[in-house]
Amino acid sequence: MVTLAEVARHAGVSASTVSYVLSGKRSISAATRERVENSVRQLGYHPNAGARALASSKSNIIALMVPLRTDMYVPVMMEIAMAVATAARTHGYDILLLTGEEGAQAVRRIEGSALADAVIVMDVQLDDERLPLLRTASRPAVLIGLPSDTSGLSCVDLDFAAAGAECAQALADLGHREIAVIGEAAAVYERRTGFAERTLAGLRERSAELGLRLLHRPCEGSYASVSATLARVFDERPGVTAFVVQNEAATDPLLALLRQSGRAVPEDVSVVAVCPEQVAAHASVPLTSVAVPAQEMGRRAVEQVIAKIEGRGADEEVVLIEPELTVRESTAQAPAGA
Amino acid sequence: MVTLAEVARHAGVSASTVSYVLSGKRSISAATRERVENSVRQLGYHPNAGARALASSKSNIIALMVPLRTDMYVPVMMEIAMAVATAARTHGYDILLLTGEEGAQAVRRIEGSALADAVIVMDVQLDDERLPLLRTASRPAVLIGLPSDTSGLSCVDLDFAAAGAECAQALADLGHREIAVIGEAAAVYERRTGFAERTLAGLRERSAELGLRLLHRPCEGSYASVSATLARVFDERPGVTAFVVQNEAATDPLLALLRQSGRAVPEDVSVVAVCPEQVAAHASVPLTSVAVPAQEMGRRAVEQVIAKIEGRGADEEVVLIEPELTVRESTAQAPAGA
DNA sequence: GGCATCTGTCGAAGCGCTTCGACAGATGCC
DNA sequence: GGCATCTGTCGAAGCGCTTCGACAGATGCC
Repeated sequence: MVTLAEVARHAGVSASTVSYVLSGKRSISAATRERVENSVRQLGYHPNAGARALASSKSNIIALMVPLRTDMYVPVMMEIAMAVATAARTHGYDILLLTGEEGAQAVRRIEGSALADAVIVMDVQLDDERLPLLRTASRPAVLIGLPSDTSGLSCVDLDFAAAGAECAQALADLGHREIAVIGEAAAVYERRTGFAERTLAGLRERSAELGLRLLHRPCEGSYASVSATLARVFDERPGVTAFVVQNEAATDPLLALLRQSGRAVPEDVSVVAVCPEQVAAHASVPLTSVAVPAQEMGRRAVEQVIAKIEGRGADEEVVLIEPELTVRESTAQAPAGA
Repeated sequence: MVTLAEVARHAGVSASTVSYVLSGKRSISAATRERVENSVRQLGYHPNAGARALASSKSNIIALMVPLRTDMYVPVMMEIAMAVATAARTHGYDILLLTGEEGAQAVRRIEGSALADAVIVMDVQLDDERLPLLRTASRPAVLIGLPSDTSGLSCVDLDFAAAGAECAQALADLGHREIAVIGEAAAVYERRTGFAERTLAGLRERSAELGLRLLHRPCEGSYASVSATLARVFDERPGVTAFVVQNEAATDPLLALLRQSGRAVPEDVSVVAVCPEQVAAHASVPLTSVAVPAQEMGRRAVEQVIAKIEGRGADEEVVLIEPELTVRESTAQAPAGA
């Protein structure tokens, strides 16, 4: 492996000069800089990460805690994780992948060993066990998700409450009066996952304001579960003319089952989903939806956490991304008979 | 941050003794060991990762290159990645997440900076541009996937050729003579992704042996794409009584469309898929399938790469996991009329 | 034109570990 | 009982960087 000392010798300068060329922390004459940069290129030099971290107390690594759950529909999570990794690289950072398995323990380990300069936490519960630790941690942390109490924390999330409200509003605007919500798996609520509860709260609030009848049922992504939920819904509320789908895994089964039961979408029943663009656009009936902007969430989280690492940015900052509802083919005016 | 020197002082021993207690590389008396371990616990000591890496030339980090593609169905990839991360932790390693975006560049960077002790590469193409670099790299590499030329490489993969053969065999055993393969997206073949081609090769070979008529069509995961593919298949081969699905995203649309077109599964048409257990088990008709053992693949790759890091294990080792076909409800005897 | 300030570069110290050689004291052997 | 070997511990060097203070030489100012 090529070392900084070898680069220095090759360029005929001192080691510190090479270091300053690389970091830009002191001004260096153009001639010297060029000579050094040439040597770096010629020798194929890469600074040793360990040595750099030790000397500067900065690892240029951001830890990312991803959930290790099977009941969470993974594509959004994966998309966010990839967006985080990509954004981090553009700022010269690498991503250390922590599975949720270690839990709070991992935060302590990362902090103690100085492995990472900061932590980004996904899949945050309203009352997450990791919050106290993150509040007092010596390293910056940013949550992707919104807990109940955000004091002393930085968060990035879609404004799911507003998303829920938008769904209710859009359906009300089309004349729908009875709406059913195909929720997330029961386990997701039991864990008190923020986005699920907030979407629901937004739906309920706006529905109340608009005088809509709302029925909410948790539902897993499997065909069988959607089928059972659907039967129950129509049994309890035969007048339902619209669905809001929270669980993105349920969209395909729902559309298939509606078709099977002789209900046309959107003529007989409207469907609105909260899900990634791709899922909405590629459904058997392209879905009117509020997008979960995975890319933007990942990018914003990285920007925020780097601002904190660099000492810019507030200690406490909540970024709520405005939801955007895109009308596709799954919604229409409520049927006249309803 | 607590340092090793502070632990040493607290325990009344030298720094090197603390180091040897931690690493176990020299024998230490029980009494001293206990005293040191106590101090470590009391002070909440975590070794500084950078210092350790610098002194020992070992980072205890494994880099994982995951694909950054949108045409690959992600759940398997995510499951493998998580399995890798979990397995790595049980061996005391962390995972550095590299997106495919950087490509071969990333391998060079990791190697030069000594950021990771080894690399695990996912989404390998038959003729992958990263292979030459991986062959000559000074650090161990393990591929999850199988390129055409495995010389000088270590690989872990499902034996997709055998998986394809098993699918053909199972359908032949049930009396099916005409089979259609719903393939991966065309782009997947264009990239010459190993698993897609090998599955197909296995299917073709065994079909030829058994005298089956085989029709293969690439297909994207969207409803529209499956619909078009299906129409074409029945147009070109009206006698088809069985499907093999390679693209796991296509399973749900396929089942829905068959149902819609009045074909009962498995009475009129049998369906076999190559996909993760979960997808097969939760489909609207539980699918007879060959599982993609994501967990095992991740675990084996980690074990292999760690063996190499520790100097055990061969330079070149190809682990092909035996496929297992599980019969569920989507297959039956070929209809008599066919 | 002389003194203060800038600019560019260097050398040395230090970051927190691991590891090597040394060695005191205990143990084993004939 | 004396010498060789083991066992357990220590101190020092070194891993490859960053960063601080120093300082020579160039530049600016009245």
